[in-house]
Amino acid sequence: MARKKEFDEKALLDKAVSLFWRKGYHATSAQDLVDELGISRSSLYDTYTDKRNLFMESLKSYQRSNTNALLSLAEHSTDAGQTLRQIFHNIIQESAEDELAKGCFMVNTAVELSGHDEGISELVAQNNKLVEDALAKLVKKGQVDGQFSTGSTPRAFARFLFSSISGLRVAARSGSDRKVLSDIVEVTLSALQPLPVS
Amino acid sequence: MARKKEFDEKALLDKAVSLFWRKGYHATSAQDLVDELGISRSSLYDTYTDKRNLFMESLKSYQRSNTNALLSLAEHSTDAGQTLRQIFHNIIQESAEDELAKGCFMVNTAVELSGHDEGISELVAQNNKLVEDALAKLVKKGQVDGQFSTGSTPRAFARFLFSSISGLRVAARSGSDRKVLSDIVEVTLSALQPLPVS
DNA sequence: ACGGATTTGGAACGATCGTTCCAAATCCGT
DNA sequence: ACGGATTTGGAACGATCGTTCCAAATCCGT
Repeated sequence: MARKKEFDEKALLDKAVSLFWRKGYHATSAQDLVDELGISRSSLYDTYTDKRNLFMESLKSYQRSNTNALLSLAEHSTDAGQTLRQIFHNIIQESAEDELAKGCFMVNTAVELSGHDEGISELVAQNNKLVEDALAKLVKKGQVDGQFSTGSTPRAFARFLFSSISGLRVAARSGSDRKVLSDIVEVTLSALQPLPVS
Repeated sequence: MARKKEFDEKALLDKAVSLFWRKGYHATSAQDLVDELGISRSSLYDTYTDKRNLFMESLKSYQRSNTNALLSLAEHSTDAGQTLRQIFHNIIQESAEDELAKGCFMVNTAVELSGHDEGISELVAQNNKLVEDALAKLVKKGQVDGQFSTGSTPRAFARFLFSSISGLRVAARSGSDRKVLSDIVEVTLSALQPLPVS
């Protein structure tokens, strides 16, 4: 019994994600959001409460599309080595295709806001734990199959892999080209190779 | 023939480094700087021109103390393996001691400002090249000595190591404890281990 | 001890920040 | 077709942004 919203909330959230992802939290102003989303201030605040809340919703949306894709890949893996290669390949692909060099929204946010905003830190920490746990499971599977080295624990390898992904994404954000990224990935993956049996 | 400055420019720059390092560029206001440095606005602007220039000077100062230490370690290395271990040990030590979890000023800046500020991007890129080249030299030395694997080129290993350092520093900034960091380092270093001869 | 040069503290600048407010526009159910 | 509910655009809020300005304070060379 009233006027309908003239915009699609999901499409708007995508635009907000893109903006925050590229510019970060502090460098994105309410005016930037109004310009990019194409709605008025009042609609923006009526729909998303305030800038910080919109940022959190954006981060959650990013997590839904990106992290969940990775988790699902790991979950349904039949070949741990191939899955791991796939994960890194996807990152390289995404980074190389992104001419804005946005890097990873989670990594960018961790660097910008970790320790400064508790709620956001928590969201990042929870995301990191999900990813690291999935990687640890994947490593364990690969070790059992004899595809991966048993020279470190699954947890240690997972921490290493997670950190590698962060490093890769920082490199992508600073504009490294595909060759640089793939060099990094090749050496990273070699660290999990089992020693040849004699 | 005039009044003397009542402050020590170097000590002030150190304070500016600490503030920008912790909070980043955008989240640090001129008021924050006035409060932290303990001088008046006019002295601040008279000495450092403006906020962006002070940021650049801070970043250069950080480079002088941190990057140069690493370069010098690599330059005077007699044992590549031991030097590499030392480099990573230093990072862990610095990160574990820093209860503010500031991470690395260069990495933080790369993530916050890469692609948004040309001058600063250049400074970061130049810094990265210095470090990567030094790492490549170190890797080559280690390969010649038979300490490191020859499974990848020195350049590829250097890119990997540089990216590892970034990842490590992102982890440190998000508050990872010493054990996590040392797990990452152990696996990272194992990637350069030569295959055992049969 | 005095004068010229410089630094100092703090008020003030216009611009922009994130957010609120409200009248006008619009829509849906009757 | 009309009324109540909601959304809309845009003006306006106080607060803070980075920066400039200037009179008062200070210092050094003479």
